[in-house]
Amino acid sequence: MTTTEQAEPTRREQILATAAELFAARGFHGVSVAELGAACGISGPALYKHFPGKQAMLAEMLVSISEQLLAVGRERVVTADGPAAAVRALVDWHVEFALGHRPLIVVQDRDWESLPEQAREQVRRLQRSYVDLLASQLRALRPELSKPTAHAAAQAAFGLLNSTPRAGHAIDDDELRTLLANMAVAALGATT
Amino acid sequence: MTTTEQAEPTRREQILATAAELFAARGFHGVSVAELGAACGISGPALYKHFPGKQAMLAEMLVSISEQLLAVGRERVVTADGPAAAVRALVDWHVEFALGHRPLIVVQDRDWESLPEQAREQVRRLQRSYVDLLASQLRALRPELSKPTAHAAAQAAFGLLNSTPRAGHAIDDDELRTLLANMAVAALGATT
DNA sequence: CTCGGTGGTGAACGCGCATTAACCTGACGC
DNA sequence: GCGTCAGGTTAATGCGCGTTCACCACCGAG
Repeated sequence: MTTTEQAEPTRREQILATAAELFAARGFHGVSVAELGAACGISGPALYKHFPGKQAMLAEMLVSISEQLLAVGRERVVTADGPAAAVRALVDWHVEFALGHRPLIVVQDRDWESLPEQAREQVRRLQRSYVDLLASQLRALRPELSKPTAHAAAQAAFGLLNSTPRAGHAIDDDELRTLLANMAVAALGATT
Repeated sequence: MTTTEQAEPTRREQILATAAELFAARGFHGVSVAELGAACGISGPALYKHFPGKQAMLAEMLVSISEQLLAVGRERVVTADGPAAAVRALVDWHVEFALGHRPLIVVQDRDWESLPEQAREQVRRLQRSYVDLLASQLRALRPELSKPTAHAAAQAAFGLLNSTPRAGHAIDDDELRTLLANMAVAALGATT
């Protein structure tokens, strides 16, 4: 909440967006700096005027989405009316985000190992907190669950939610959205 | 079913096993041929006495597990007593395999894009058939489901099942097995 | 004993690619 | 009009890595 800049997509953002799509399609190592530049209308080393390096782009996009996921997730939890509603809200938020940012989702769980050490740790922490957010609501709902079990269940639910951006979509987005959300909450309900 | 060789792990297999673990840990591009050799006790180019190249190793392991997954899956379906039992059997089989071969699972859905074109197609076909296996049983169970919907649901279920090999296991394997299986069938049951 | 093949070795090669260097251009404050 | 600075360009650099080469040692068959 510092300067609150408005929605003219700056050059950096445009680069990050096309990078996300390329990385999602062919993998971080599968796309060269030259290709990425070309896809942005400029070519090759010009990217270094905007980013210190290729890894830095990956880092910036992954850190930022992890932060966003966690921040909004937290907000939805405090806004929610009880643990059951919170679980539902988290699932809805995640599926909304995942369908709206498919490339980022696939990059996030395919290429996070290509991050520079420092950023990798940061993303790991954020992701872990995010999963714990769901796990703790789950445990509030079913106190008999052990912490590791709840964590595993939450992780599995996100696995379900994240699986679909990868697929070619022969199915309507709205239908897919509700399908995934329903499946996820049902799965979470089956954690006896 | 030709010569039916017995269980002395041949050198090729040992290499493939350690390769699977390394690939799973650091990604296909993240492990060099030299490292892989070193991990096998031999070093570097010696691998070329067993495989025509690095990609060939990946290809061999991915094709073989895809085939195994599909073959056993088919068998379990025909053996099963009705669609509901078939769904359950498929889920059980997959979770059993996934927990028994975690590295292969993570490699399979992280690194399949690094396959040589031909093998990539083959794996894609096998995987698609495998998903369709579950999808069709699901449709037999709930005829109101459209084909794309059933397919998406099946894929989501596998996403759930495949998500956990990635996790550090602070939870017992048996408990995890039943947890995942229950979550998966519950999710598949929520496909209204 | 010798000979061929299997599985190993370390050195060399070549390429792709991220990164850097050197240089250019146009917009703008002064 | 003129430095300067942001944003490009192409050419060079250097390195990591997959792959190939030339050579070696053991070993079982003849």
